[in-house]
Amino acid sequence: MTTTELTPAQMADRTGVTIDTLRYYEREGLIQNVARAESGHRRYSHNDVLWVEVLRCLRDTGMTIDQLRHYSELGAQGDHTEPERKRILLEHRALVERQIAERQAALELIDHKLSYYTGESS
Amino acid sequence: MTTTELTPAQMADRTGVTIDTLRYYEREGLIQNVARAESGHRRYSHNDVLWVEVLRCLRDTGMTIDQLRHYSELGAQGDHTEPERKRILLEHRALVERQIAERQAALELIDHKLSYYTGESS
DNA sequence: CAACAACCTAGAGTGCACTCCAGATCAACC
DNA sequence: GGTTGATCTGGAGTGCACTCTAGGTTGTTG
Repeated sequence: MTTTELTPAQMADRTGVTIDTLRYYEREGLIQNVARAESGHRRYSHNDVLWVEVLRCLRDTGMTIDQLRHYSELGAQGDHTEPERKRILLEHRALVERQIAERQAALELIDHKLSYYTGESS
Repeated sequence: MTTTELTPAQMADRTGVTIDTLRYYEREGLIQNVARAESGHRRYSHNDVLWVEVLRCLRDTGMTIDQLRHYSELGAQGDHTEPERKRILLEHRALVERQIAERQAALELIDHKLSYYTGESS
């Protein structure tokens, strides 16, 4: 097998996404056109690795499967969908900024509560 | 009704948490010793408001209901649980820091992808 | 005091994102 | 060539955090 083709197990290893989840993402349209060996077994490319990393980045910051499907389908539809994809990324960017602000406020509240405790923690 | 006692609807209004969720939290042991009117209807105190704000802060940053129940029960058990509560807050604080770092990395990836798009967004 | 809103409890239902299962096929090694 | 491990498909199951329902009680307002 060439270095640029990964089996499902290798792909799971590289991306940290389980085989079941990779199949689920494919079924849901988040990963498209995955290559197959003659046997019918999946063969993931380097681009697939990069794409799954993007998916996980967006997913881990709160983008839903529905939204990821939409974004993925736009990518498959060609260059004319770029403005819409840009819009989606900008909107998600704003969400992530809000999440950071929310978490910074949470840190302040936690620190405030911690300031009431003496230093005798284990 | 005095200013320091809130009906369920008023409590939902103040905290942004629905009445159903307030009841759910109480059932799960996240909110304890909620006062009742003679009718049996709940009456929330100012402390309850503050506590629910803490719950939501922790919940919104990824603490599970199980963990929140544990933390709440410790609070009800008295001062000797302070070290454990401090430990929980410190651990959660570390989680929130990781979430912020993860999201800052996400912003970089998003910005990197955005840099490939021209400025013609709607 | 009638009507309508707010509240009560116990328990069932929902939506999301996975995660697992059964039964079959394919690949690799002794 | 037989066993063992990886992969395949379609579909069922899981866990979490709510969210809603049914059937009844309480409170308020004209």
